[in-house]
Amino acid sequence: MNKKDSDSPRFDLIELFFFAYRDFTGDPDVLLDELGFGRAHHRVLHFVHRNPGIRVSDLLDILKITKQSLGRVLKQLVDDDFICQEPGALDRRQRLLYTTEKGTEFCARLSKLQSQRINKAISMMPDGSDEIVRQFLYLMIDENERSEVARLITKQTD
Amino acid sequence: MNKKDSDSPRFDLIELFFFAYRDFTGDPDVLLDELGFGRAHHRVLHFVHRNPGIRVSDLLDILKITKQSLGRVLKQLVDDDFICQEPGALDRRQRLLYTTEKGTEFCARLSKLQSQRINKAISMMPDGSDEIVRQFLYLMIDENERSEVARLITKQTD
DNA sequence: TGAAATAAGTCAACATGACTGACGTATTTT
DNA sequence: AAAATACGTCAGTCATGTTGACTTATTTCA
Repeated sequence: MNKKDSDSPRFDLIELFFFAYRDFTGDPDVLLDELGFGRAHHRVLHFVHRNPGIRVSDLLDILKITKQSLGRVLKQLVDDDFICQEPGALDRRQRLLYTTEKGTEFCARLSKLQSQRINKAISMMPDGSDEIVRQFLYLMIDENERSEVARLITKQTD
Repeated sequence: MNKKDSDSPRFDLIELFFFAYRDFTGDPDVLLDELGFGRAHHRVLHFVHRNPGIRVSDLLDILKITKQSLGRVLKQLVDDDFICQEPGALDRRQRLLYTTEKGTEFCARLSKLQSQRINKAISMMPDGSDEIVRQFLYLMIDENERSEVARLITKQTD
């Protein structure tokens, strides 16, 4: 009965989300550029780092891109020694992916930048804000993918 | 002195931000696709709609793209009658941009989708959450751009 | 065991949306 | 009258995504 609650335009949040995400991804861009990498490389590196030994097909599921698309950036990351591949112990068709020491280190530099931005923002906000923010971002995800994402983000943080 | 506060990795928020933004932009993509438009068209249409009579150069400042890049999508939007251009009354070199009725209507459909996702999320959260979320997103923006963004988002919502 | 399915890689062609650099035209400013 | 400005456009490049077809190695299954 109340149209306003579910339909009222939220231009403020729509635009804030746009600008916030742009600057959030802008930090790593600078470092990536120096190595001739782009955001695609960042995403691959990140999720391999966070899921050591991940299978190629599972990585494709997370990134929702085609294997041809992944192939290009993955090849560069392997050639440049940021990621290494190992045949699966149980199923030797698989090429399990790991970050190399170089890859792990670079990955840490990238996520440090992003974490700094996040922590800086949170530190300026009332106590408990990070939980609210986490909840909001979680609820912005498609309902049918939430559990999968929840599973993904619940990992050791090294 | 406390390294943890400012540097500790926030993989959870980094990943939640990534997935949330993807699904947030995914809603409009479906509608845009039907018209042969992409996200670039969406951004142009959105900011023209929100800033009627905006100059081309100001739009470039907001989007932070080149005029050649804008040129292509803007031409399509004008050709397809979603945006119209009018010479500036004071400075006739300017081509002030406005959404047409068709453009305004389409724009409304797009922002309705995004607003619904936002309002749905907020409605599941404690009172006052939207203010926390707004604050967080605002603080995620580069410090030196915040005032400009603040100016932008403080507009009549029709 | 032999056929089918699976995991991964590769080649080719294409689309979108960014970019740089150069140049043109109308209009305003100095 | 010359310089600066607002905008548009041509041409070429790059990054990252897409389809579709095909290969190779390995595992599964009838």
